[in-house]
Amino acid sequence: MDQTPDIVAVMVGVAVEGPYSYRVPEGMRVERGSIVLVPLGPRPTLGVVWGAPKDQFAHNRLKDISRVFDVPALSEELLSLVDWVSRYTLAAPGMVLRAVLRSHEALEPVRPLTVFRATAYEPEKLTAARLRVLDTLNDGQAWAKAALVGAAGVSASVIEGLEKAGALERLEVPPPPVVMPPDPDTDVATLNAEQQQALDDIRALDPHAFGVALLDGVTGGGKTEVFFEAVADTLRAGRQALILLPEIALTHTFLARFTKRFGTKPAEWHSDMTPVQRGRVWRGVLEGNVRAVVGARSALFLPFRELGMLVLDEEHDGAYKQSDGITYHARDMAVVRANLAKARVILASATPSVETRNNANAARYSHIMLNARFAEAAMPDIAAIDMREEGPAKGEWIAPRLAREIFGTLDRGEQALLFLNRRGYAPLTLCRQCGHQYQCPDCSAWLVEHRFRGVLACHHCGHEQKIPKDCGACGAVDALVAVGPGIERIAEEAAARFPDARRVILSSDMGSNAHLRDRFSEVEKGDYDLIIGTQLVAKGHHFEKLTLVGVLDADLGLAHGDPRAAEKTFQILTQVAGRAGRASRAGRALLQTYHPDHPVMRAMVTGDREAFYAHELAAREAGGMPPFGRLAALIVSASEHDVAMGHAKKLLAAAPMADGVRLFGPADAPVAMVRGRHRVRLLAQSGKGFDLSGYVRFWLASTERVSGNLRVQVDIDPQSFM
DNA sequence: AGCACGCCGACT
DNA sequence: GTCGGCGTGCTC
Repeated sequence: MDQTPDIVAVMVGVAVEGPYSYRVPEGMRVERGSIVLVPLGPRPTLGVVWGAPKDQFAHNRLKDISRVFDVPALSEELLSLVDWVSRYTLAAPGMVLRAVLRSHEALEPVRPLTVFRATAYEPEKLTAARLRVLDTLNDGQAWAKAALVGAAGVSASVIEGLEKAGALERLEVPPPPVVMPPDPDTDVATLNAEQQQALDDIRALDPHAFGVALLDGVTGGGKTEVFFEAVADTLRAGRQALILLPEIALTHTFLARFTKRFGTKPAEWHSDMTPVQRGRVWRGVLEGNVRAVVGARSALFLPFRELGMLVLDEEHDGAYKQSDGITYHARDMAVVRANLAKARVILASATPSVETRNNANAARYSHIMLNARFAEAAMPDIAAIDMREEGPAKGEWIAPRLAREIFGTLDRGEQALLFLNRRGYAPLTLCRQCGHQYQCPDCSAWLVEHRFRGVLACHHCGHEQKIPKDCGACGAVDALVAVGPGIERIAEEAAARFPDARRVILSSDMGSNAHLRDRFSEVEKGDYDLIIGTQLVAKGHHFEKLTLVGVLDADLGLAHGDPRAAEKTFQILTQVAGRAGRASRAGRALLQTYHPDHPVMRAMVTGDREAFYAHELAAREAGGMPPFGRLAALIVSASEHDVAMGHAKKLLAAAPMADGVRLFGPADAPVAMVRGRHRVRLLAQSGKGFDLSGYVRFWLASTERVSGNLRVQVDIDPQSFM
């Protein structure tokens, strides 16, 4: 568009199917990618100029663009990403655009900073306070008022007086950038031979073309050092870098490592930031002042204009899948964005997803292995405890063999970890008299007892009630019993059996992030002997003295009929077992299981992860499951079960015939009711080469619009069947 | 996504 | 008689 046309298409940040047309008022200049404010119905709405208008909306009904923001236009690459994600996930493009326009603050003019500088003029009246101010300003620098007040120890009126007298002058300067530019040469890592080889392999990918590398290596194998060097290359080449982490909450260690390597803090992007911080980072990314971002999955939609490298650490992590609002998998969309931006992607993991492994096997991704543990320690020795043969006594959860190992570990003055991925005290409370089971009123799920907090809680909707004394159904007194273990119950058993050990529970509901951080650093210092933890402990912490890991229920993840159950179980077990023996001490992990012959357990025990991937890939291929086939789920929900089921059946009947598409369901979702809504699922499965998104779009377009409280959600590439 | 418009229950 | 519940439909 060299010549500004008088009518343009504007994608508005609301759930509409396509761009709307607006008039460009006299004298306004816009181009594709310009961020604008337009009137939409009764209110002004953010939008982006998409190009030439494509519909024939009546000219006399067109409205004017109200305002163009004075920021660079969004890149062609980002606009294409919005279209792509919208087409793939079936989210309205305006909704995807909303994920881009996340910061309204970023668009307003940057407020200049007012600073004061000494002039050559010396005032006639020189009080002590005035002298202190002038003395402070002797450094020749300009000072902000607040800083000057603090440094000189005077009140603001002294500064105003000096200004009036002509001894100070006021200047408006641009505020300093949110973060200083990272210096790729600050603390260049000394890589070992294997790491250097890995870096060379990444460097072998054309830096100006799309390419993906799987950086595959055990925890502690030094993946971070390698991808930091790749990020440094990108920065040296004048392009921006984005590092995505699955969870930002507990990553201060990661930020510290970045700071050490690049001499300055990275720009962060996550949900805990204030709107002002967000705005400054967003604007900095768009204007190119911010060169590197460390963020959660939503950082994928930041307005980079020169993106050259995306790193996804722990690429297999389920947290990369977003399912509220638009449903997308950040790993897959990162690969798409890199493709559009002609950038490189590094997927880093010790337990890559089966999808990524398959792409590496097929040489679509370059597969870079880091085998050695950085600090000479070996992977732990892993053994299974067959719970059918040598399970614990009734009412206990720690098997005798595991208990013996714990005693031995404690005797040697080393740390042991008991892992159970289940929060609370007990997953079920029931009445011994009448058999009543405590259920959530709004979800089809048991209420989990949290004895520590004194409540029964639903893990699906947050419903809580006080732990009752008497049965709510039959009124029996003292008849309620806790069934099954949660982490608090394991802690109770540990207290009884290992009374002399210094114990700590690490679970997300044991306190604030800050509180947890303190506990983690105490564990690192060796203040505890026995750590009892959930999922939380599996992630990236270095516990030097930890030599024994006991997994109390290794089968937990295998229970549901979930297509990824084996993969997820393998990943969490590998991660948690990897906590043992990270320094120079040998580690040991014991897995309590009822299925010692399951391929996951066998792979764990023999340490043969290749066998696991081979088995899992073969099973997926045989079943036409991802990555060898595609899946799309339709979740129909309503406040009445029959309404949801009835509509799902109508949908199934209306499904178009297509070669190679198989439909399953409708069936109640495993958690059939959540927050008072009954959920019924339909599943479409197709071959890999088939456009399943297009099929589902065509399917839904051919059915009548849902009304009432019915809802149909589409989940392309569903990760779990919950 | 908002937000207004519109038609059925408990109250100042 | 009204206030307000949220179902429905529209926004260039």
